[in-house]
Amino acid sequence: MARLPLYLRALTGLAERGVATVSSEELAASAGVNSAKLRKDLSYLGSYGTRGVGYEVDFLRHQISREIGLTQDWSVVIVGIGNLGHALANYGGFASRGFRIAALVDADPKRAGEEVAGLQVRHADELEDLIQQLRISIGVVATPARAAQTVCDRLVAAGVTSILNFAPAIVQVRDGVDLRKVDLSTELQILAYHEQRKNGAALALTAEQAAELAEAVNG
Amino acid sequence: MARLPLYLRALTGLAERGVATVSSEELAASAGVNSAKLRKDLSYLGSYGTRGVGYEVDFLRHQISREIGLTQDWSVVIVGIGNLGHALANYGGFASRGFRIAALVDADPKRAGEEVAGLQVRHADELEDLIQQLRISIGVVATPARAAQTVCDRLVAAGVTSILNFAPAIVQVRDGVDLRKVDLSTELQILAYHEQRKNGAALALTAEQAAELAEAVNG
DNA sequence: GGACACTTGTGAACCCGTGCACAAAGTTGC
DNA sequence: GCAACTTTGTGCACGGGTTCACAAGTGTCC
Repeated sequence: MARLPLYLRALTGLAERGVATVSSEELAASAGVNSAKLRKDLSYLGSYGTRGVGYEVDFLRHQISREIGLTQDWSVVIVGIGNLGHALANYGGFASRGFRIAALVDADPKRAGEEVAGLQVRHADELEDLIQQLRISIGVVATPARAAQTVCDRLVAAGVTSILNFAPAIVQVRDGVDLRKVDLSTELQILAYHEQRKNGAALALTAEQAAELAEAVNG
Repeated sequence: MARLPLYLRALTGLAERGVATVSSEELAASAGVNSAKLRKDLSYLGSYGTRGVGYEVDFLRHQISREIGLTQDWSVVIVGIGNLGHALANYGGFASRGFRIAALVDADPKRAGEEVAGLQVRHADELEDLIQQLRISIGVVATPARAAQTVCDRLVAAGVTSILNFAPAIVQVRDGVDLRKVDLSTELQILAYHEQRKNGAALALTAEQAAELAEAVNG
């Protein structure tokens, strides 16, 4: 269930504030969902609540962690150490949630050897070896679009069974491999779509107008 | 509709390969969706196809662009110029799709004045002024979680009506403001969840094992 | 010009996630 | 121990999105 991480984050916040038990109503509010939905989600894991009282924060945290697989460490390889790969490698949120950035790989030989986030960047040729030696099961693709399919194929062939794809490309993987996609431009385009509907493009600019304003403000 | 950018990307790929017309079946395949779904989506825009033939690639591209609002430029402010903000500012995919990074803002006075992606980083105090002067309607939040709500409130108060939030926090905005969220850790956690189900945690490691392997390979 | 092959556009069934509402269960106070 | 209150867990209905299947329209070939 895709909302479990959300609940976990809300619970962690409550735990830090010293809250011992929480009702579905309260927890739902801090996670931004409907309370009935939350109860239905939690009941799917088992009956971990107490009627008349609510849920014990620490206990529920542990149950969700176990369900998600957070009680184990997962090794991750990041392929493509451009701007985005860089940011991902340095992103602190991964390590604290059981994800270990085990390897960084780039196709550019000039990048190989460079140190990023305390790890040496390896050349793409070593990809398969690294996956096997480090027992990596999750791959993050931050390459240009044209390389994405090839990279995914190689990851899958080497044994990776979960891929998070940031490249703006449609990639196909065989059954049994999980593929999730995050497309930054698409997210903005969806916003722009709604924006246009809202105020009849009152805030949209021509390229010339935008450039002019930028000139005036930034000099 | 959230799939229009997807179709647009597929169409652009076809256009580059010199394809003039395409059937719903083919286009659906390259976008990774069902052909009936695609036809229904496109029929929502109007009857732009020809029975017995298919859709004219260039014409359809233009129609979708117009629908999404890509024929206009949108000014964007990025708040929080850490690793992620840096990567977003340098990400080439925005400019080519009608999004103009108009301003970069950070709360750290030491960052102000620094040049990132050809733009001077401004201090957070200037946020409201920049939004008005540059007529910014879209905000990207790449701050730490604890600052996210405050930043969003200020963006909305200054007139921003669409927000893309990368901070791992639940933020509330008033009605009429569009808010989309991208949570990198959550994406990985969902993958880990499925991963755990698949192979009974065969590939999961304890933190010790992972550290040991890392030592052997990188050390 | 007519038969045939192809493709769109859409009505209708279906599926799944969501939210309401309530019974079951537990707690508190007396 | 009993009544009143609180909260969970879930049956059920609703609605939006997805898919099937097919009629209607278009081009092609002879």
